[in-house]
Amino acid sequence: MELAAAKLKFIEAWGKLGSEWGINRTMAQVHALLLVSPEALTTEEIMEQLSISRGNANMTLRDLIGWGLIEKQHKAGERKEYFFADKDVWNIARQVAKERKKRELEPVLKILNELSTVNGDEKDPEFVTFKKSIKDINKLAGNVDKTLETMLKAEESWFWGSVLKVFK
Amino acid sequence: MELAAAKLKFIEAWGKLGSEWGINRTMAQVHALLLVSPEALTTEEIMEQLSISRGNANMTLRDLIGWGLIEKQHKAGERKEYFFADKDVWNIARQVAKERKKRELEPVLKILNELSTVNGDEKDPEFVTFKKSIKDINKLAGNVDKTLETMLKAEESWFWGSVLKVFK
DNA sequence: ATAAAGTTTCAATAATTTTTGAAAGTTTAA
DNA sequence: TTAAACTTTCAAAAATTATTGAAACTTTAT
Repeated sequence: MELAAAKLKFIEAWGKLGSEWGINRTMAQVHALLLVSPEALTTEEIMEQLSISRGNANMTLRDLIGWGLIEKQHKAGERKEYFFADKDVWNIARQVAKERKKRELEPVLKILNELSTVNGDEKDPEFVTFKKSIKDINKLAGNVDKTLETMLKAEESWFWGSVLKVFK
Repeated sequence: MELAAAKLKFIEAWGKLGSEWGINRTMAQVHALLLVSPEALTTEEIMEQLSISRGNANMTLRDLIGWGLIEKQHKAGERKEYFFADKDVWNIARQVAKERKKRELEPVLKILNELSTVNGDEKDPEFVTFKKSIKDINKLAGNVDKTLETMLKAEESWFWGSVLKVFK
């Protein structure tokens, strides 16, 4: 396979994966493009390579910066802004984990904790079932949270070394 | 908080979480409803409690069965079909992991492996960067895949015991 | 065979999400 | 201060995704 075709295929696959996981397809594609670009790119170049509008490119780039996945770069003597992606895949994974934990897991944990305080009749099967399910989900979510917490602090080699060693 | 209010809040929160993770909101809500219901419910009851149409209920229930999260139940002497959810949260987590691995991770791994075979000029930074990124992502995805594989086979207590012990 | 009870399908509609593009805003250099 | 270069905003349009509802279909009992 040729490089140009491979790049397109990667961008498409990354975009699809993103959309399946609740990440805007264009955002995933812009990230993919920057991931495989040795040099920082301008908004113009991104617009052109992905055939997207200026507005879309601008918003998407802002979002990616908000996720901590890309950064602006200013080249000496140039007006234009350049964008480049952190190429360290472990940093990327941690950054995504960190943001989704904060934006999605934590709010749900908060609600689950509130829901744990519900009171009712211990003889009512509706009540008993509700409480049990909430308790179990809460416990699982807590374990996921703790694991992510560890992942955020860990070095890649240490993390996978430990996890995979346990599982051999 | 009262049970009725708590149930609504749980269904809403579960629906939101689902939609953030690429799962149809209604599907997550129906699942939530069945999770906290001690008895199996009919399509009618689900339609009514969630204010959704018959068609939507039917499709959603079919999807949930496809995901292995709920089952049909037939009560003796009754024509109606009843639906109930597996209440074991670890089974649920494994089932979701299993399906998403199959539907999303595996296709991406296949593409990444194809993309690893790309050939080009080792002096071309475009080529070198592409190859490196693909290789790194491939490795990470492989580790995720192996960990999920282990999770699918594991008992809950063993899995979290091992993972959290490593991280203490 | 018929009809009642229940289930499934799917084209049309609605809701949501994403994208556009042009206008407004900002920065820099002369 | 002006104007060119560039960036940002956001209302409107487009695209996508989810939902409805009525007709078709299936099953069961009589």
